[in-house]
Amino acid sequence: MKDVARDAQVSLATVSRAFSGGDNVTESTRERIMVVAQKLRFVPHSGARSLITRRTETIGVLLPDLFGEFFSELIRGIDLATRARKLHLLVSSSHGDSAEAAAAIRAMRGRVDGLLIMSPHVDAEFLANNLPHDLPTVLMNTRIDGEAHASFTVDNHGGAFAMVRHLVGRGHTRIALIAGPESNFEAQERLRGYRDALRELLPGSKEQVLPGNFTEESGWRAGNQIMALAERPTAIFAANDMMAIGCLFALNEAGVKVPGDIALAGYDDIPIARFITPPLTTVRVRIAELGSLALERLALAIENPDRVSTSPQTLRCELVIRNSCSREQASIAVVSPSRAG
Amino acid sequence: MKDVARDAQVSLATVSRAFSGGDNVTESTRERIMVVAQKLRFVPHSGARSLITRRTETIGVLLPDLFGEFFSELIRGIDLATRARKLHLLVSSSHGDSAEAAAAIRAMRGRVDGLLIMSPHVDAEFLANNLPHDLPTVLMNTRIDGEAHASFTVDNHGGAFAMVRHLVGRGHTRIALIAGPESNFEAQERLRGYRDALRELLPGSKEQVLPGNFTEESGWRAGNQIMALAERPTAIFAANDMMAIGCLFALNEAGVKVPGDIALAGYDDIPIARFITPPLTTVRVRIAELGSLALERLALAIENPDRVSTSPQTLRCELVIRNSCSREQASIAVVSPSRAG
DNA sequence: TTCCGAAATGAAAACGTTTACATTTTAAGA
DNA sequence: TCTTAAAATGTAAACGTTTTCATTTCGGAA
Repeated sequence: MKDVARDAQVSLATVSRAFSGGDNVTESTRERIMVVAQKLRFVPHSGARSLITRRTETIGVLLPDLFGEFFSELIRGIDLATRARKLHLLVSSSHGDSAEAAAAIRAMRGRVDGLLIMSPHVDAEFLANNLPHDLPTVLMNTRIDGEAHASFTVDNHGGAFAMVRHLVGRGHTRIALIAGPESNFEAQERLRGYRDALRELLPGSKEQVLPGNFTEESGWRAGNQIMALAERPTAIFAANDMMAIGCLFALNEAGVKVPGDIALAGYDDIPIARFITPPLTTVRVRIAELGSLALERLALAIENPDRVSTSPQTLRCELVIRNSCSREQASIAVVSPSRAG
Repeated sequence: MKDVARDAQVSLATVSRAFSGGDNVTESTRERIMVVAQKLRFVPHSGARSLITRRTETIGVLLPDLFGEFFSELIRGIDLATRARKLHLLVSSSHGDSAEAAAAIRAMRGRVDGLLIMSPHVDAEFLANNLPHDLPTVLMNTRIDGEAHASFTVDNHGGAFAMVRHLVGRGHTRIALIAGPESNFEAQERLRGYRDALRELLPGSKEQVLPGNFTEESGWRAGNQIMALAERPTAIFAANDMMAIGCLFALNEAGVKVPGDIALAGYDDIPIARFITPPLTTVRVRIAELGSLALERLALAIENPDRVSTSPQTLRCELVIRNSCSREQASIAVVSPSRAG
């Protein structure tokens, strides 16, 4: 920068002004400075800048994993909002491990202006102990610890409730659930939605919950368990699409037809859901939108840290009706939000 | 940091040493410092650090997009290698737009130690003009401009060649190709592999190339075009899996059976490929591995900038035989690398 | 021409680390 | 106990910006 200033016959301050804000620099001098800077290949040192401005223009994103369509969509939504605000994105994954999550958070402190965290598998206590209090933070689909931090949540309870209502409307009375990991917040909410719906819409009916862990293989195992049952359900609701697909394999192997012999539904509406046979009835989550909204909120919190709301916000889900539950025409119906909290 | 030093009764230098390298600090003092730091919630300022060390410990990743399994896998591979080296990841997407790519590169300069770029759609000239010469850079699946930069490429030519060889081995003599975007480097290579294989293995046979742009819809259109043909091919090779799926839809609509009436193959082996009916024969690209290897190479280049090799490296593909081409058992065969350059 | 306020520019003090060099402490050998 | 090399610690000078405050330049009114 010194060199640029010398070559352009101005002071350091003027070069700085030409580069950062447009504060009071004559157009002619700015142009002269830019020409010299180009020639000298000058590029401002972001470290020095953030040293004095106390801003990095970067936000940190911590996800449990980077595998699969779900996180890809989420990052896409975040990136979209990020570039609109001319911020940068520092990503990291915790591989489902609390210790790694803590390490990642520590590593990001000091190099980001705010944190965007999705960690459905950690408990509230862990978060309370490891989240920096001095850094604006927005939580996504994460167990809420009071209202210490802003949070965005997908209405998993409402979506699961709506799916069960749909199945009941189709005349099903024995509906089994393939659950997700017990420690996973989203899985818990979907389970709760299933239970509440059953209690409300089919009073006296029996719950049938099979264990699963969101993987295709666990869905396959659950499918086999169901086939071994004395009294089979007439409909299976898998807590995510991958398990539904695994279950479908098991049913196919057992010679059971979907939807003829048994109805099958999933959750997430991942792209594969459209392409399997039969196309999967599922609950759509607007993942990219979740990312964008969360980032937008974080950016706001960074801009004025005083006036920051921490009230949790919820994102609705949509039912996506395809052929795995009935032979009707495919359609999408918006679900009204439930009081998920 | 000053406060920490005062409270722990040591100098700034000692605190610095306790935090950065383990250079000569007694275990007892280090411990004392850490306790105080914890109490005071001290976190080192990365900007100040990078100001003097001239290192950001961050590498920048520029991708054409963040949508879909492909990029998700790539980022996962990169992230894996990154965390192993305790580096950070700054991601950005260029949305297929050269101008945006240039802007993203500019924005990253000064805040990263190296650049990892995938830009199959830009030309060599653009890259030459916009890549910083002072920053270690590794190109992935990007048109190579001489050997100015290190590069990793998937052996698209070899994979396409092998797929055609497989089809010819199955007795097919009329093989059509649904091509990718003309300006896309990977699409060009796959097309070249198809042509070379046809020329070598089926001399005198006629090429049949249909336009496509890697989307499902363009595959569907190509499928319809094929159905309208007077002389239909016996096998269709789509330049990526999404187009193969679109094409499959078109064939289903026309009442043409796969693989009974016509064989179908794709490229990439995205997860959906296993789940469609029939499961898709395709060419597997080890995407995550590509990301890891590229990052590893970049890290090496950053560590010793003098001894940096820029020779392009190629990653082999594997044939994945499923049922969309024949009724045989599914299997995987490793393809020997072709001289793809 | 002179004067005045506004706009443009300059000087210099931060910002929070690392590190070369100097100094002190430590531990081991005589 | 004394000596000495090695290990630990301290001092102070960078690193490259931004920003406050002071100064200069500019354009127009008197």
